[in-house]
Amino acid sequence: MRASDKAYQALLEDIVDGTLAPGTALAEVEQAERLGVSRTPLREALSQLRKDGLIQQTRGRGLTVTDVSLDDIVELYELRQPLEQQAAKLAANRGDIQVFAQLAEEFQNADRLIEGGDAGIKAYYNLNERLDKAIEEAISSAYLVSALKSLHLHLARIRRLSRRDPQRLKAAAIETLVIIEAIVDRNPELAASATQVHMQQSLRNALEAARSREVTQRVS
Amino acid sequence: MRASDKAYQALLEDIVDGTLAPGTALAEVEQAERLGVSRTPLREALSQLRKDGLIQQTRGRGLTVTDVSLDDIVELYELRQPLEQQAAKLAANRGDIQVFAQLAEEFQNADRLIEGGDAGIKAYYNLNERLDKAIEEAISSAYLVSALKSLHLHLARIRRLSRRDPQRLKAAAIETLVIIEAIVDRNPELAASATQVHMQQSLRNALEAARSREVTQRVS
DNA sequence: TCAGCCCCCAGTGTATACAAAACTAATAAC
DNA sequence: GTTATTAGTTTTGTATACACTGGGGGCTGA
Repeated sequence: MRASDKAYQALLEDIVDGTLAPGTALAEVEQAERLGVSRTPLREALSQLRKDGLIQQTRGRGLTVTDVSLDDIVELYELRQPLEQQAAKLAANRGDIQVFAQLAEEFQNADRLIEGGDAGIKAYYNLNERLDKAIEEAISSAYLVSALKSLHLHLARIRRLSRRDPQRLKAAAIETLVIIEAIVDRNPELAASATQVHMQQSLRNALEAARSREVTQRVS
Repeated sequence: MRASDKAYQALLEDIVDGTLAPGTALAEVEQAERLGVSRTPLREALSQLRKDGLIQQTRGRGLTVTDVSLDDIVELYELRQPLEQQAAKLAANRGDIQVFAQLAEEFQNADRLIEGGDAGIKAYYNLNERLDKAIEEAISSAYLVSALKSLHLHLARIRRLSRRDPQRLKAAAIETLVIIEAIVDRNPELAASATQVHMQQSLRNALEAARSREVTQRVS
């Protein structure tokens, strides 16, 4: 593995999981030393992350990890909504029915996973990832897939802010199941509508979680 | 201006306008010398272009300019369609009516521009760019704007392949005018529908142009 | 003649040294 | 007291040298 890729992956993880909090300044020498690479590959990683929109040049402080405000969440969903909708439509048109039928079955048992403690939650997230992957494969449009990947990067960051509310997760699982079943039924319109519903609920939840988190932070 | 930015811009232009044709291998030393920068900033530029999807790592030949096949055009429109639709919707919700009313007026006179030779065509393209800019400003969502920008990069490449058919340009101007008027009327649904129509026609035209071009190339 | 292997070299990947720019802070002038 | 200017220091940006890898071509042996 190239040093620049290694640096990129490491920084990406640190930013997504919050180790490098929003606003953190990233000095080149400091990060290079921390990650055990020289400045050259590190700079390449940084420039990638800038393209991803995860870091930005802030006047006076060099590169800093971008912030995630409530407005950002809304704005992100203004991109997410049309992208996922299109993805669902295309998957309904072209997806491998076998694959999605299998996923549907697993989502029917999502409740059990969600109630299964940390390991279960992890398994549930894993299931979601497999769904994303299946959709990406079904789409076949490299451009759309690439846009989705970039989107999911930012979503992962937001998700970390949301508290894990089992009630919400169960509801989300049901919403997702409707989408998958629409795909299995080769019903693009239904898949699109179900996606819109899911997006709406997901946004509402993300905002609530972020708001309550803001309050928590203010109090503590 | 930084050398890496300069290299990026130069390569970007060369790729979009076809100077660097699809499939061209980009050797680092060669390009660095051509552009008058050292390998370090050049590599940064290359890694950006790779993120943009304009160049790719092809096994055995290093980095090459990505190809634009008929399938690619279809796939690109599978991303373009939802993005532009969303953009139009948001612009209809939030856009500065003054700005779009002004643009509408100018688009009403598009015929004159299109018939006005190369200078007129250029002015018409310029007008389109101003529309794109106005929409981007109206949107305010950084994520969507960024996705649109990336999209327009690839579109510019395709547009180069299309022959400039005045008939098609006039039709496109009318389609666009409908979208703008919907924005002025604060009618998101109409803006979305008009955009879908425009996308459909635009895709059809792009495919036809690319197909006839393919034939031309085979014959010559 | 053809297959397989090895060597060489072109080209990429990384480290480091050097140049330039920008921020900080201190001092001086108004 | 405030502001502007400048020197110093830190940090970024660029060039270059070195290391490493992968591929092509040629040579040898069957």
